[in-house]
Amino acid sequence: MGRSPCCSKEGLNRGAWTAAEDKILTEYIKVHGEGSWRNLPKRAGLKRCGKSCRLRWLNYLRPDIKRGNITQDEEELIIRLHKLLGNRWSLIAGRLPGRTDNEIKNYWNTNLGKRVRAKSAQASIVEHMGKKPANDISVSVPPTIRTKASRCTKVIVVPPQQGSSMSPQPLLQDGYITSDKEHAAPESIEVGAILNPKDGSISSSLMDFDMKDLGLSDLLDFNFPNFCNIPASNDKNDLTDNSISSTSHHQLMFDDETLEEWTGNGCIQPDDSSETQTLAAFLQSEEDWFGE
DNA sequence: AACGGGCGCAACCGCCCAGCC
DNA sequence: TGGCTGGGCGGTTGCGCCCGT
Repeated sequence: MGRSPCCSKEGLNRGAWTAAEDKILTEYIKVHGEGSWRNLPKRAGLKRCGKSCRLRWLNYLRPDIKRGNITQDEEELIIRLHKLLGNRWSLIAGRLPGRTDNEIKNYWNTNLGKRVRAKSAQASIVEHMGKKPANDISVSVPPTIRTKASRCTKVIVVPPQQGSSMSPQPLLQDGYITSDKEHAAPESIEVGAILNPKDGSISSSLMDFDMKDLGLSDLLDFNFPNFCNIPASNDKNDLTDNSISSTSHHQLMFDDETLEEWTGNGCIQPDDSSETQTLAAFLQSEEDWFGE
């Protein structure tokens, strides 16, 4: 049996919102704030379902909504995050200030999805013929990470070893997905090297972070290749400047190798029972490590 | 100018989960 | 502990606009 409807639909307006309804809703929320959606229509004098009011506010009326064309940077970020997260539109939207999950979902369904599928089909044909196009986002798509379950309490960035030719590798570490449990220390993060946001220099001192204060969004913001002095081969614009800029698009994303490493080396287990819940939590954080 | 198909986007639907009692 | 409620989420629908014929 179905559950009871969120509200009686009798006598309620449906369909497109009028300017007058928008005004009433906006004014009401300005005064009383968000929440109590079920009672809001009655109190505000709207003939709308509470859920409808909530949706209208979140997707359209909120003052911080950014409307207009999705930029190239945003598009690239959406593609990469979708690669990582799948259809977790709210999480993806959380990384795009001013964008709503609905907008991103629509944009994906009408633009990116088609394009990626088309490229995918093209790539599979080319691959079938023994060639593989370079720098194609649709090629070697790693398994989607489902953002549930597993904890991720630590991130360790191993500092470059003196005299070592090895590139330093960022490691996600926690009780479930670490490959080096000996270093595990709950609720903390050890960073063996600290990046100076101003000059890009790296210090080797150890530092603990409280993971409550550090989100994966920060990790997403953290340019590992830059940090690790890994040359960015894919993006000609990338890493010509060591500074960490809040407006620079490359700081918003991992490079493909990092993504694949995370998804391919067991650090992050796609479709595992112990999924990356923390990843989801991380992505919701808007705190910025570098205090942008 | 009229018509029809395609597209984009706002809105709706139904399920799920967390919190509260 | 279980039921109820509020709120969030992803999928789907439907309407209006645009463009080609």
